[in-house]
Amino acid sequence: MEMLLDQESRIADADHGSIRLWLRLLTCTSLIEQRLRARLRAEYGTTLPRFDFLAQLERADAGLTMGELSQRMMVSGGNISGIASQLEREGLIHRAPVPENRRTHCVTLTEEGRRQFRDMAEEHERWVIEMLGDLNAGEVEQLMALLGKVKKGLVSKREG
Amino acid sequence: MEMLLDQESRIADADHGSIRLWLRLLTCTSLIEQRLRARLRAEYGTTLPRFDFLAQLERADAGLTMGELSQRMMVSGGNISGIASQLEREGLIHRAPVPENRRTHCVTLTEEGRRQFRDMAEEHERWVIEMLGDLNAGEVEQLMALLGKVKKGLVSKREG
DNA sequence: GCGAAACATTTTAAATTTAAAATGTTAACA
DNA sequence: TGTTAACATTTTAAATTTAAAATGTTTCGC
Repeated sequence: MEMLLDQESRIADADHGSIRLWLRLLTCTSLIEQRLRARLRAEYGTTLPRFDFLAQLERADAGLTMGELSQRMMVSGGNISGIASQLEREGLIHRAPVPENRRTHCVTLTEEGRRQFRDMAEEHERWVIEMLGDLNAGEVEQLMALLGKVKKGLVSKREG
Repeated sequence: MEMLLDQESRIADADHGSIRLWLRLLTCTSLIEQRLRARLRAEYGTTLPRFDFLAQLERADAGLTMGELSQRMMVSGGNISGIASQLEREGLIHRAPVPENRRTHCVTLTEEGRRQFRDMAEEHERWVIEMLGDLNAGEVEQLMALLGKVKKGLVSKREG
């Protein structure tokens, strides 16, 4: 039974509970992210941001603008531009100007994009379910509620 | 009261609770990470990985090898190499060969590194405490326990 | 001892990420 | 109307990240 070292190994005795919680949150997220990244790469030759991009689009029947994708994926706009160029070149998405507002572009999934995404999404869901499989439904609910409170607090502090 | 959009906006009605939990975890971590990153940049002109690097060292009186830093920070070895070169150039850390094993290098904080880190760490702790301030001590404990279970499950599935 | 395998680190190349500047568009308002 | 400010996106440049190859070291079996 050997010790596992991770972000939390930097905790000092004097550290506040909030620091411990933050590092544990970071450790859990990093572990899951690394594994999803590795599997998407190994099984589908793609990356997490590309998958996330398609996932956001799949839920938006009317498509999304670049700015909406940037906000929802919580990354910078330039980042979205780059991923969109790739996916468009590969025929997985379509980028069209919007008549009413020539500043914005509307991004939608192509049929091929939707098909490829659905294939991956099914497996992706299984991976996540397996990774979180040690929690029962009640524990998942509790975590959702507590993290909901964390999120609400963060958002409320965003601007004044 | 306007809607906030984030990673969770990609959730579908049919999605499993685990997916919802994963996306909420990711949203919380991203929010905190972004803010810490922005503040470290604005107030100290440094980055999160540089801060994390120093934080790991501060807890290790005898110093750490590059490999240990890589494991604890949960990033690739090449990454550690690059950050170490910067910090060494700036005189915040010291990298010394280990007599017994010429493959390894032992990294320690310099006095200046320790001083600079302690300055930042004090503020960093305040930021985190404020960001998680909506939780009371009991809720922090609950979250720690539930995330502890998540982490344990993930680690147990690592190999085998 | 010898050679092969494992190990620790660095280097490399490609991809990703971000902040900031640049471009073009729309809105506000005097 | 005309000027200015705000907006949406793209581009740029610098920094970060990763996987994989390269380098040098140690270990282990024979």
